Amino acid sequence: MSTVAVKKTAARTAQGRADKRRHILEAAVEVFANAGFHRSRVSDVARAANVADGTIYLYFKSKDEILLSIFEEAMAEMIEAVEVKLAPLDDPFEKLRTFTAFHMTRVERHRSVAKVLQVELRLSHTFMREYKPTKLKEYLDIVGRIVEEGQARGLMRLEANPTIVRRALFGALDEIAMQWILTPAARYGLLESANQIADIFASGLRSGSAEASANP
Amino acid sequence: MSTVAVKKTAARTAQGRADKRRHILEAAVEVFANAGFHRSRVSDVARAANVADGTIYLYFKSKDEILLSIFEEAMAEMIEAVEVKLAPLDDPFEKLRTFTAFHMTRVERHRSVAKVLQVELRLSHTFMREYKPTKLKEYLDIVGRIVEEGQARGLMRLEANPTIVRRALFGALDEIAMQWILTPAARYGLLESANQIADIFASGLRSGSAEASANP
Amino acid sequence: MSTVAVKKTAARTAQGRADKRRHILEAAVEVFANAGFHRSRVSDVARAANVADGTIYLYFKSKDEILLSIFEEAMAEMIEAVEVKLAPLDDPFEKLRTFTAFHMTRVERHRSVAKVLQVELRLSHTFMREYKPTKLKEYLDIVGRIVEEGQARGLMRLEANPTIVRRALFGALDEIAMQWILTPAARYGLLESANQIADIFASGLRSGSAEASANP
Amino acid sequence: MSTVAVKKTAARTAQGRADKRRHILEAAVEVFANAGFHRSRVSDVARAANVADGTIYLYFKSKDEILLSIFEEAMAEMIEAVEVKLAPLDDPFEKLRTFTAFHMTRVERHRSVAKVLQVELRLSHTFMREYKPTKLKEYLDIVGRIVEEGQARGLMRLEANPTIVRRALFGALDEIAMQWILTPAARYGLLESANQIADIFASGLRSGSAEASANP
DNA sequence: AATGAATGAGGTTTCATTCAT
DNA sequence: GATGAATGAAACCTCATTCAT
Repeated sequence: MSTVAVKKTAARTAQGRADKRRHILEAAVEVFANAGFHRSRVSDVARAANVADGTIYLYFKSKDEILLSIFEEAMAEMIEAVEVKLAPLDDPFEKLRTFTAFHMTRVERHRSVAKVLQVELRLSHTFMREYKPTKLKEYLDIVGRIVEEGQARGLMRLEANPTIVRRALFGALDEIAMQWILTPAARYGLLESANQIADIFASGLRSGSAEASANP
Repeated sequence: MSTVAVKKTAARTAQGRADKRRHILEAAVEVFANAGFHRSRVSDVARAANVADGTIYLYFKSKDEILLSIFEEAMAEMIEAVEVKLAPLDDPFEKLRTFTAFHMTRVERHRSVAKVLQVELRLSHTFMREYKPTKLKEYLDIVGRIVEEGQARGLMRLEANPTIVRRALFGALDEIAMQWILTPAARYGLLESANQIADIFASGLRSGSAEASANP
Repeated sequence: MSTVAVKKTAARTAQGRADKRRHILEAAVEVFANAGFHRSRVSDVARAANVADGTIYLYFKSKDEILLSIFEEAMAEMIEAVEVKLAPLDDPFEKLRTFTAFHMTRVERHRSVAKVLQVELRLSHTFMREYKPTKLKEYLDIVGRIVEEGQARGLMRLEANPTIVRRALFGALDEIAMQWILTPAARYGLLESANQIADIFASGLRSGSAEASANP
Repeated sequence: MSTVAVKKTAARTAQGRADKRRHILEAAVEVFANAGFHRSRVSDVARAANVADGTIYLYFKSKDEILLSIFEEAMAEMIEAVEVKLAPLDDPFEKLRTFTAFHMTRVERHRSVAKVLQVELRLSHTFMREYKPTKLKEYLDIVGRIVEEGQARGLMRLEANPTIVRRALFGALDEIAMQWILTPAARYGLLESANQIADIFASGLRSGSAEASANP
């Protein structure tokens, strides 16, 4: 039984279908990360995945949907993975630090995926305009819940708005990650940045911090 | 000599040329903010500016250059304006708060410009890939210098890397601004967000904060 | 042996094969009549016939051949049926009237088939350009022979060219049938049209009519 | 002043624009008549008209619109031309004969246009399904009015329905014209066919014809 | 300087057909 | 015989940019 023969019929089973889908997705990540989503043609993805152009459309409705799937599936994995890391922890500050470290390590280890998520995704009109990023909100919610828990336990300032904090923290991580991705020669490690950001947000959220009173 | 005649020949003077350029730029901001950069055609900008398509190219090398010019000139204005606001201040923490408030107020007051800068600019490949955003770095440098000054005066923790901090602060502001721009019904004022972010970063940077020791 | 098993192997007999072929053809008529030949996909026909896409190609060489088969077989049936109706008749004029009435009644009763024949067939390039419509000629020949017989018996004007007359009659019927098919709310019955056309052609062909002398 | 220079700016005047439009239309007629509408690419038309692909779209919204324009404009011309020919005539039968002769002569003289109108037009989905052929109805109306006039003057049988007659006559002419166009070696002249059809319809419509009484 | 008609490159997606099982 | 996953060719239209006037 040749490898080709296996490939040909693999998709007849549900598992085979899922495998091929993932295979195409992985090829797409590399192609998009290299050339950019807009500059990549569907035929480039097809060639990289060793399938015909039309085959792509048996697994994805459109070129945009490939990008969206990359996003959805990467986010789902991240959500699951970070929850596992956070589960054994108790201290909200430690959770915050673990979250930022996780995020940046992830970016560092999966540079191609991160590149697509951070840079290319934003170039897609569909994503920016029509798509509701449920998965992203879910990811941000993790931070929001950490803050809420910290406040409930009297460890974090009640003046901090969890909705704002989670966006701000994500924005800070995201901006630095994007810089690191776009700059071929990154000058500092992402983990250091993660820790600096965790420090700032931890201090900023800790009860007893005097800044709040400075508000007009 | 009629008004029309004057208008027709206005560009013969350097001032006239600059005026027309600005006129086109202002039209472009509205067009891009409305329909998005990609969806806007050069002829749309031309119509909005009441000039012929070809005339655009007497003032800008390409469609991308229009976008870049909007960015450059908006940033230049912002840099000048925020420097004026910061000049009379002494306390670095107050400067930080003034900077965040300035940034968000600016976004709120110039929604079209902000929309183009935050949303549309990212959709331009040229910008993300080839362009070196000197003006953005200059703007960020203002934050960097505030931090360096705070450190030099012993008010801010020396462990904080100004390069990271300025990026992180900008990322936090940017993410929240983008959310506000994209969400038709924003639930909270931008100024409140600005102050929350300022609080967090101020506490996080203040000397004596214990977080740094938590680093592994 | 289960029913399914019988069905599965039915095609092993010549009759079984013919039945399945007809089954696919009938499904195709409905699909094409509904959506149009061009808009119908082979997979639509397959689904309607409850067979796999590939199975279609065990019975037909191409999508075009399905259309052609519908035409050929519908025409064959019509030829046979009209011959039966004409056989007992003697008067050529009565035959003419019977023919037109038969044609229009057929269109009315088999609207889907007629729709495919009249509208969709014309949309097929293959048909218009490469295909020689033998069956159509055979059908028209029936009219031609009626005229020739009428002329031989001295009942119809010799000046009338049977080749032209048969085409003209068919064109008249066809145009009105197409109108009826395309217009959802037809205002007059097809039988009335059939009779009017029969009247005109009968008078026009009857010996003693003065028009021929008017020719320059 | 070179020819090219003239060409370049010709379209700036309304007349120049109309000329270029007609130029493209004439090129399209030849291309479509040769290869068929579906088989012709827009770039084929562009090459034949000596313009760039995009230029086509300055004058026509779509490929379909080119076909529709050919139809509309050819019909408009025909309507005008046949009205001129009919105007001096009084006898409705003579008008009928003149109409059929005109139609067929037109087909014979403008074979390419006729080919597009008769064969290719029907292959266009847009035309068959969405487009309302106002101009065709107008052309048919000419025949309808001749019959009505004949009936009003007591020359033609009142039993004949002008709506049916005009369709039937057009169908007869159309079918024979199509045959002539599709058959490379036509065996008989179109004018003879025109006269035969005119004879049949004239006799069929003339008052005193006995056929009507044969209706059930 | 201003105009605006003309240019022409570029890529997604569909679907008839094949063929290994 | 039946299946259905895989194939891959094929073309319309848009719009940034140019350049003759």
